Amino acid sequence: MTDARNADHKSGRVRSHLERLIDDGLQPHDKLPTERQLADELGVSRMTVRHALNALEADRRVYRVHGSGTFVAEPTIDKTIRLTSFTEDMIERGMKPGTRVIDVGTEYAGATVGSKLNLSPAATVVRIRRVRLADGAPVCLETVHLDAARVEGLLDRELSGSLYELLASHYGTIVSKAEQRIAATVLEPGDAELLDVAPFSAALVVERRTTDQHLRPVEFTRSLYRADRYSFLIDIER
Amino acid sequence: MTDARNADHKSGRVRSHLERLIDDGLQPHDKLPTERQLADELGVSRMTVRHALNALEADRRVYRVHGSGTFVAEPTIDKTIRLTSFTEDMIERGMKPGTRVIDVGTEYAGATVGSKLNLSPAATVVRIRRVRLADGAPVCLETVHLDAARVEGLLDRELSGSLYELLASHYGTIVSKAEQRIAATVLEPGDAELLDVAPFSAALVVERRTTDQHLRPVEFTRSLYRADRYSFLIDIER
DNA sequence: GCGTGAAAGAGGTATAGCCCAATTATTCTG
DNA sequence: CAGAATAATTGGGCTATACCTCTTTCACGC
Repeated sequence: MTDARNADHKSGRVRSHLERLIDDGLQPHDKLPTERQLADELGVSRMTVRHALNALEADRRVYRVHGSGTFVAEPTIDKTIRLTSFTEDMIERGMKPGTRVIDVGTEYAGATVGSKLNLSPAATVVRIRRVRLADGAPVCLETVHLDAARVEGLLDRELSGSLYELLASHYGTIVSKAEQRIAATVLEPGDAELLDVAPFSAALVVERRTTDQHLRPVEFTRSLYRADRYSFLIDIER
Repeated sequence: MTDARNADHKSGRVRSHLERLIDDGLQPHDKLPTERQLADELGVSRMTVRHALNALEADRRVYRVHGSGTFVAEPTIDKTIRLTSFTEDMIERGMKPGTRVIDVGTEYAGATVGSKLNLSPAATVVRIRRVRLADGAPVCLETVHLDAARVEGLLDRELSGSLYELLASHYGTIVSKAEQRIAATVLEPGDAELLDVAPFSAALVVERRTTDQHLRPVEFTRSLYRADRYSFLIDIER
């Protein structure tokens, strides 16, 4: 997977090479070859090596000491929440997931969605609105936005299952990172009706921006979760 | 501060220039000058401009669209969730933290709190209710429960600062892990008044159970965050 | 009018080379 | 031999150029 992600460019291959070096036997705080040496050995320019090292440094795989060298970093500990789809999530909670598709279509990205997906505002996005069910009862109203160019024919497919599985099996897109913003709101009457609760009930607003294995944006989704049936659990360390 | 940090290098000055551009009148999603244009205007090479833009992109001040341009990003308010006290949290967000103590006292743990703190329901717990302020305005109403036996004399101390610092300095308790449950609710009139919002406004409910360095429970806290002034941002990997 | 396709314009990647700054190794000197 | 001066090494920064891919524009032909 790592190799697949890195295969496209020289800097990616340099990165893979360095990752292999680190994984095969190097200990934390061991010194890596110098930038000039790596450039020479791998037949690339030093800037390209630096590009790869910058990426590894950002991921805390290595650290640098000016004038001295580049070293293997200690493995980081964190790893917080897992990235799961609603489907997996519900199964894990012991409930039977379900879906009711409300409406689907294409529209212009606009400024907000465009910026989340790194698309121009004039680009076309697919919009899917679905009510997600647990044991038959509404839990969540989600509005998914996807780059239309990357999911051709998606709207002709069966959309009542896991979108992440669909993206993986038919478009080779593996979701691998996400940022979520969690806030609270009260439900508009229309949304409340879809969720089968009284108007102005409390709800969690979750905005999720997902990126794929190449770190390109995949989806931007805004979900409204019924507060009486859903809450987030987060473990925090250190 | 920003300018001081950037003054040393050309790319820093380019960055400062761009930050000034963004702050002076540019709106989110406005297009920035092209990389080549900036390089020309500022008399630096394009690579230097790209260095500056990479830094701004990493800080989410701008975003890029391949083939189209670089644009002003929407201001992001929140950082990733870490185990921080409210005090640290607010300072990090660039706001001045404050506290208004509502009431304090001791009571029986009861079933709910007792189970969270691994205490018998008949054990005595300290309860502290505080309104937390950011730049003088209410953000959060928190109710803290602590094992009374572990924090003797706490209620005689100054409670308007960071509780975590107090626990560390006077009781040798270092908070090191937490589980949080995040849900939504609408505010009861009494709570709404303390938070200075209309009754039945939306709020985030955060229940946090904190354990110390020996993994013994330290506190159980229920906090109500004003939905209009607070949201959580979470990064998820893999 | 209305696609269509080429050209122009944007960011993305890469090269080779220069000098600077911090560290480390070496040499010189008292 | 110890300490100081110096040289070599290493990462940090920047330039100028080249070519790629993707988007947007716009003139051309139907």
